[in-house]
Amino acid sequence: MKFEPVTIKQMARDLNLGISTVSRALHDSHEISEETKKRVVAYARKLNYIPNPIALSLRAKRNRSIGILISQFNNPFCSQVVHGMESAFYKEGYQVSIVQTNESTEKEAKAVQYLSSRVDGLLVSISSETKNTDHFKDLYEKGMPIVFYDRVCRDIQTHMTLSDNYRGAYEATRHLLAQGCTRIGFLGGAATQPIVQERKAGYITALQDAAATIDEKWIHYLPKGGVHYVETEVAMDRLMRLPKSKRPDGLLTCWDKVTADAYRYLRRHEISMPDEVALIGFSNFPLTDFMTPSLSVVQQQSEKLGEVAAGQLLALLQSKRKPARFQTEVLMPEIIIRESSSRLNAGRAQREQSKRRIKNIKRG
Amino acid sequence: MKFEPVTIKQMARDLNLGISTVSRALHDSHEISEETKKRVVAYARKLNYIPNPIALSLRAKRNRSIGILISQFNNPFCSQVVHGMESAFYKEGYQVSIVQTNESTEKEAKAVQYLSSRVDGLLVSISSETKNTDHFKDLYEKGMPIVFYDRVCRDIQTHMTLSDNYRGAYEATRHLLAQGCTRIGFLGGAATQPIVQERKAGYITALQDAAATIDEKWIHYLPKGGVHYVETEVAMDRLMRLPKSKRPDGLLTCWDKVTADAYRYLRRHEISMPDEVALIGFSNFPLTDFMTPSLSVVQQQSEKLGEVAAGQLLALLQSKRKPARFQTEVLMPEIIIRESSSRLNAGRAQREQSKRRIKNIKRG
DNA sequence: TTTATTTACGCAACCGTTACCGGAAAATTC
DNA sequence: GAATTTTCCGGTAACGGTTGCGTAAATAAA
Repeated sequence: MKFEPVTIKQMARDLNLGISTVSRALHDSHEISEETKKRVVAYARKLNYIPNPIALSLRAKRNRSIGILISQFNNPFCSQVVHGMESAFYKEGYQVSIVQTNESTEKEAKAVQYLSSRVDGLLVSISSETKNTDHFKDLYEKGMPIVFYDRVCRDIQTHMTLSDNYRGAYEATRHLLAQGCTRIGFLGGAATQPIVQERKAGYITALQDAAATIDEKWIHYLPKGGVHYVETEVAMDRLMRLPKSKRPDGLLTCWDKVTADAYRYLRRHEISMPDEVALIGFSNFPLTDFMTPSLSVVQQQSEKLGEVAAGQLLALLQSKRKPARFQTEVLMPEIIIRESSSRLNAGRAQREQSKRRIKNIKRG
Repeated sequence: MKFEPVTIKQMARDLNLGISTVSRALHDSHEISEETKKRVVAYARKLNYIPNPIALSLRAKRNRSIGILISQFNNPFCSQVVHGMESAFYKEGYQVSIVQTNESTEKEAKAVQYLSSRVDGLLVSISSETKNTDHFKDLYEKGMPIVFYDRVCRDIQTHMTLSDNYRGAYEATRHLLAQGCTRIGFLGGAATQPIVQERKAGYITALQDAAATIDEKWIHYLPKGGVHYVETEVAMDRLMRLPKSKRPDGLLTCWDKVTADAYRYLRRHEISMPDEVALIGFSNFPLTDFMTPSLSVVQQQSEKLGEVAAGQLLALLQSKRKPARFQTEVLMPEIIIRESSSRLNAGRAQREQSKRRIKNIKRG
């Protein structure tokens, strides 16, 4: 089966007209008589002619579409971000083409190659596996507008938008300390990810500031970023099998899936939250407020993040040349405290969501 | 900022060679001397040459990529389906380009136009708003391979893959009846959607088979498909404000978001599940097992559905002409009974997930 | 040495579209 | 009626890449 679209050439033959005449007629050029225009437009409408976007792109070197590189759809954070980007671009008449990288560098490189020349710009969150970013560098040096979001690439001088991972983790850790936790564990994604490093830094600094114990045994990375439950399970086993006096009584998890899986682990093993372990984690999952215990989360401003990044890319698309200065937008995540980490106030059941919103920061 | 890629023409000039020579050298043609090949390949590698996929497509009329039309990402069912499709196509070396329609016919039409000529085939779940499907018909008649999934289009003779909505709803309703519910309500999406009609049919038949009461007051559609909480809220208000003796004591909801929002409504209004209202709904949300009460769901085989639909499209892509017979694959959803609908067994808390898996059916 | 064959490369057409240029016919001016 | 302008339309070259064909030089066969 093969798609055989109507072409201008075909219509020109049918109507006994020149190719350029048909083209101009469709563009309502003043050089074409009203009568011919009507004839052409009517015929095109009848045949449901759609101009071939491929040919248009080739000629105009402009695609009016942008590409989004996303790690995985079935991550609510990602889908929310994309939603924000989508609506921003739709307003401007751009089409959006989304490609999953599934945390694989190979897929990422292929996706970049696929999208190059098909889109006018790229919104990228680099995959957790990626170490070498040459595929982005090359493209960027040849003039492809690229904006990084969430998982940014520091090697490349361009706009970027990300969450304040450091402060999110810092505040979450402070919260756990305030609840009386003395042994606070940390579950990150892949150790190589800058995003995880930032969160860890926030966690460490909060502990240092409070002169609390820091123990490497409480800190675990997940080699594959925690895509599968088993990764989190292994890490949790190692934490929970420590002797009772050395076992964490608080836990900060650093990715949607890991947070959910840590929660799942604790429930499965009937380790009570928040009494045995107070849990708070980065998560944009919906419905966390209806779980029992309801889940405390560090929730990123996902849609906003998407919108801001989209704005940055639009700016790049419109600017004649590479700007001299680039912006890094930093959004503060919301810390939503719920039952899973509330040890102090007896009224745990009262489901009050104390949201803390801290002013966003903008670095130059 | 504008992307200026390396072209074959450019390289030919630089190397003092003909364009076709460079092209053939890159394709390792036997017509080119080893020495020249080496020179060309080395230079291309140095400049990081990527063949322009647009030009390739235009010439070959083949894109090695397929398009997926999806309603919304932030619907776990959708993202799971796409995941299934993605992996199937990746194996075959196809790139996948995903476009959201956000339940808007206008966006849908634009997306179709955007993707036509850019992709070799289309996987489509039509938007809930769409009534006129001419944009698909035209394309299909011109030879574009299209496979429908989930929300199918009966006007067009092609392969399709969907869940057995009828039986899913039938079994779920039977379950509610078995729990002793006598007044069972139904919350659908948009009334126009065939998918909703099928689910309603299953619901009605189950009630008829059990000689249970059917009351139009218990049946509500959501004009915009329940995208926003308020839609579900209004419908739930109308159900719950009925006099106690006429108020539903069981409820079947028919879309992920609606299920979640109905659950949210009941929790907010402190209407106990399953005692006052036994709730079961179509949903592929994760973590529903950890909510309190845990949520009974009709869960579609989303990834499988994606894989099957992908297989059908691949078959179309490979077949020379439009096949004489088309397949409709029907997947049976899993009915997962949890606390929110378990009135009988006292051990509600025991979180036993009685999964019922019924053999899939294949219609010719 | 002449002819046939192979090697190694360039030219040009094509994919669908637009834009520049050129030109015939019609309309207008003198 | 001739000159000029206007109206209306067609040919052609690009965009970047592939491919059939032609061809000069080098080599092999006669």
